[in-house]
Amino acid sequence: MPELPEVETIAWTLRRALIGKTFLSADLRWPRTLAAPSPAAFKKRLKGQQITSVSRRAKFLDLQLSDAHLLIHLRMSGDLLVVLGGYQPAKHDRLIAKLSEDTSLIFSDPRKFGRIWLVDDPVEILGELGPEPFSEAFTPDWLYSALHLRRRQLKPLLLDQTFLAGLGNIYTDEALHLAKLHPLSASDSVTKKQAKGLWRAVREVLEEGIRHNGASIDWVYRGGDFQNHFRVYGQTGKPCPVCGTTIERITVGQRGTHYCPQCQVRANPKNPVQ
DNA sequence: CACGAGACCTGTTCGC
DNA sequence: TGCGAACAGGTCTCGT
Repeated sequence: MPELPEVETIAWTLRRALIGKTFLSADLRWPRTLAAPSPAAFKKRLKGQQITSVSRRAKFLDLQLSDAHLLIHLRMSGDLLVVLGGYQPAKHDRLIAKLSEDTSLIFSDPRKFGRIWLVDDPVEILGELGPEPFSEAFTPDWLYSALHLRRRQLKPLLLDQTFLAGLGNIYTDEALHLAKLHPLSASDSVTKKQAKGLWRAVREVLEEGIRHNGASIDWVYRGGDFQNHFRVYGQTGKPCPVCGTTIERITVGQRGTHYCPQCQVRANPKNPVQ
């Protein structure tokens, strides 16, 4: 479910609900959810730790504890909820943690792709990530250079978290459309002007997503309404909001990819046409 | 290095 | 109605 705006929204919610609370116990109902350490070590170490801050890096949630970091990646279908008072476990609950003040933190994840780590130093897990789109490190010049350091299709490159942190399938399609760039264009074919446009588009679609509290699709994530503002994602067969041309869907890197064949013209020195 | 395919999983929707 | 195929917001690993 979650890309940067959704995780940011969840971090905001957790921050208000969890800071200051202390872990009392943990019920791990699908052991593979825990990436590290072992379940026994996890339960032992978590107990008694107080949550001091909640932040987001890429699509990871980082709960800083008294003496460790609890990192959570929701992957495709994970969700976190905070419940007050008694709680009856539900079908897709993978971890139920009891906290002080009669609070429970529940990690629910139908597809079981989500992962949780309890580590000393977040860098162990987050070390290889690319820059945050809202950081000062992410500039038009950096993007232009980075695009030209490789020769890859734009969409898979933007999805690569070691290149740039936080974009997923929705926001990548939206950003490429806003920047009028074709998902299959070679990264090193992008001009300085186009790189600046892409830089702006990435920030714009992410800001828009955050402003709408993320996108809610299907049964998984609720709360946001950015799904009502998609320009191309999931809009196959509908008119492009810019030019009216029918939005098409292709597969790129095994991901459904939505774009406007009129606005987003492919630029690739090897195959200049189309 | 870049890319495609397969894995990991369950649930929903599509197409015949 | 039924039933298999296709698809889903992510990432990892392996083979070419």
